[in-house]
Amino acid sequence: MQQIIEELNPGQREAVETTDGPLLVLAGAGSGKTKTLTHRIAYLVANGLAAPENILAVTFTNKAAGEMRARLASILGMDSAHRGFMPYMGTFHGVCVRILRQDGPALGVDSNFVIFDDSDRLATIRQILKQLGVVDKQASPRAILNLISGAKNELIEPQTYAQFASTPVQKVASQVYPKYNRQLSQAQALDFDDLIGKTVELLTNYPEVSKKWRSQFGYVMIDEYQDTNNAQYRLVKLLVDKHNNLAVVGDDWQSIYSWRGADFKTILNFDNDYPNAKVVKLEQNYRSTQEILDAADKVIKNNKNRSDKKLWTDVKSGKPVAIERVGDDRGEGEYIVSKIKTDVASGKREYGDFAVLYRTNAQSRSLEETLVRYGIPYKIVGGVRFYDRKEIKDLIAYLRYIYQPEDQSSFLRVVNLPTRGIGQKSLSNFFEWQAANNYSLWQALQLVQQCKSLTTKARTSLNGFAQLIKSLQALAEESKLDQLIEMLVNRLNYFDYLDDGSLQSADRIENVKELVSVAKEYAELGLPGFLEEVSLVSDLDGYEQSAQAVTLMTLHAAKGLEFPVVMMVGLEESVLPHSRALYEQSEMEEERRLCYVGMTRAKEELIMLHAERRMLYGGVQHNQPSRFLSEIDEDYLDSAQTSYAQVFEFGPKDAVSTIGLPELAVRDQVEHQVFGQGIIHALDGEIATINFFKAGQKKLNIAFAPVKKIG
DNA sequence: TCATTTAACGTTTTT
DNA sequence: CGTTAAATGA
Repeated sequence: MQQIIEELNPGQREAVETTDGPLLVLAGAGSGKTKTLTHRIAYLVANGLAAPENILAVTFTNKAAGEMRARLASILGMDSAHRGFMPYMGTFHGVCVRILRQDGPALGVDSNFVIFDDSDRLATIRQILKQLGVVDKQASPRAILNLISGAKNELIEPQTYAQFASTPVQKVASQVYPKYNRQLSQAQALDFDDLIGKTVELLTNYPEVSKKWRSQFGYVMIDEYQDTNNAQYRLVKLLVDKHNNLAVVGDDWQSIYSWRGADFKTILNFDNDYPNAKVVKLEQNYRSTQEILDAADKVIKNNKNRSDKKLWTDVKSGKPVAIERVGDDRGEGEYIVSKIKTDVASGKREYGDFAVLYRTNAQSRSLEETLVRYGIPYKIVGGVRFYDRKEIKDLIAYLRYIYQPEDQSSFLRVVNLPTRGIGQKSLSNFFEWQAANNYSLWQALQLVQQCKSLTTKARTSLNGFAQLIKSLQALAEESKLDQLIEMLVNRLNYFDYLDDGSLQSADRIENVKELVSVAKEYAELGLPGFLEEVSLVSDLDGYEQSAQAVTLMTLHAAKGLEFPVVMMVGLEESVLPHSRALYEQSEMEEERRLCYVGMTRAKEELIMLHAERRMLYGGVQHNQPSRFLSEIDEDYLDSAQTSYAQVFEFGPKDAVSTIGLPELAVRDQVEHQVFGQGIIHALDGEIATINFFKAGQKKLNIAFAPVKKIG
């Protein structure tokens, strides 16, 4: 037990020894955040202050939870596979699933609910938009989804949302929102946001249920608290009400998910929120050299909205941070290749020591090409997840439908796959008949023989499909998960369906085989457990650093990781910071935090690259070097570089004054002689992208176009 | 009903 | 430029 405390620095130790009451740990990058949290749990358990099962530790990824579990097991000398002796460690969503499976029925949530992912949600929204006859280009399903998701993150109900929907898109979203919820509940489905929202609802309205969970989780810890959104914040409040044994750990400087509803002010307000909270700052950094820390510090200090911290380190000083200018995006790749080749050849480094970080996934392509050309092994984190591949999603949809035959989204996905001759026409006839008779989807399907409005062929096909599902349901009851999937694949002749002779089809077949072997591993979870795992797992969860390959990923994905050498590419205005953030103070500050996160991933060497030109969207762009570079090095201003500071300066109204052009800014309302009124969506020099209320989106040259600002 | 062509679009995406 | 979703034709 003594060891648990001994290895800690004074701040970490204080955090660990503060066991009761609210505790805020403001933990800078690389300050041993996870270590502190794990040791705190170990301390609670080893001192007999809490039984493991009375501790709840919430992380943001399954991977983080897994790491914590492993570390805790090693401190306590236990087997990490033995989950029974472990505190509950998982994500917010994982905890909520557990609570809802048990107590959801009180709210009318079927305990066999399925979880809708983004593509299910989009499909649902598309369907509703079609029903509503919305053709407006403004109302893209993605935009609607973001609005609905935003509302759910704020725990705003459809009725309330409708009241303050003001823009045209919001109006559409307010029409979609209630219908969307109805569709989900018909399908016995919850989306990611519902998992949190329904749990909040449950704990708010059912005192006996919340009492039960509160006494279950007598000690609660939340990691990455800066990334909690409003719904999650409410959930935490409900879980710790009365005992207030809550420890939160986070760093507002690393808050990079505000676009998902996260609000780092929650962490800054913690001590107001929970009176008598103890606040501990962890400022000693164990990761990076002083040079890297200093550079990162210079960048982040330009943010106005932030807490005050000063990171320091004992690590001996190293190389200065390098800022490199290259010709174009290809040049970035070539610089990286030569750096890696040199260091690896000299025996100084191995491939796994390097990470290449970028702002957008699209940037990975040209880097990959260059790495392939020079034979540098690499792996990419992110992009298309295993479970997002079509062939896998299709099979998962089958499994889901077997599990929950009211899930219309899965039904639509698989009913004609492989082709059974059930097309749009037959389906809409079927649905009409279903609605007319007030049958649920699964009832209707079983009674489909009675449906007169279908052709004989369609009727037989649908009935065949129903029989197939029925027999697989029986199989699911009595057999192992992997046997079920194998049987499914057989019954569908799935390999034949996938094998179209193309090169990719071999990959697809491989993927399906991979799924079967994954299913073997999860066999003891059963079908429901497996489906849960699949919908709550992320690409990052499978990521392991290996010595044999360079890692490529987005800055977002890099959070929480560290590498001896970090190379950040695309340090240019409108790449990092991203063009969409140039005109908004708060978004700019988030870009800066993103830059900060990237920089603080580096242990020994940090190289920041920018290109004079780059190919983007099929055209060549000339971007100024990122403002973040000049924040690191004031002297880092050359030739054309003096101008951007003026052009992008934040004026009183974030106005962009470009000489000789009308004064316009993103989000300004404008009027056009022909197209009528609209809002500026984006500005790129003289080219403005304007969303007109009636005429839709247009790209206009504001130097010539008859547009003027209104309002 | 499916395969091919055309048009639109373009940030990040822990769950 | 490359991808993906809608639209069209066989």
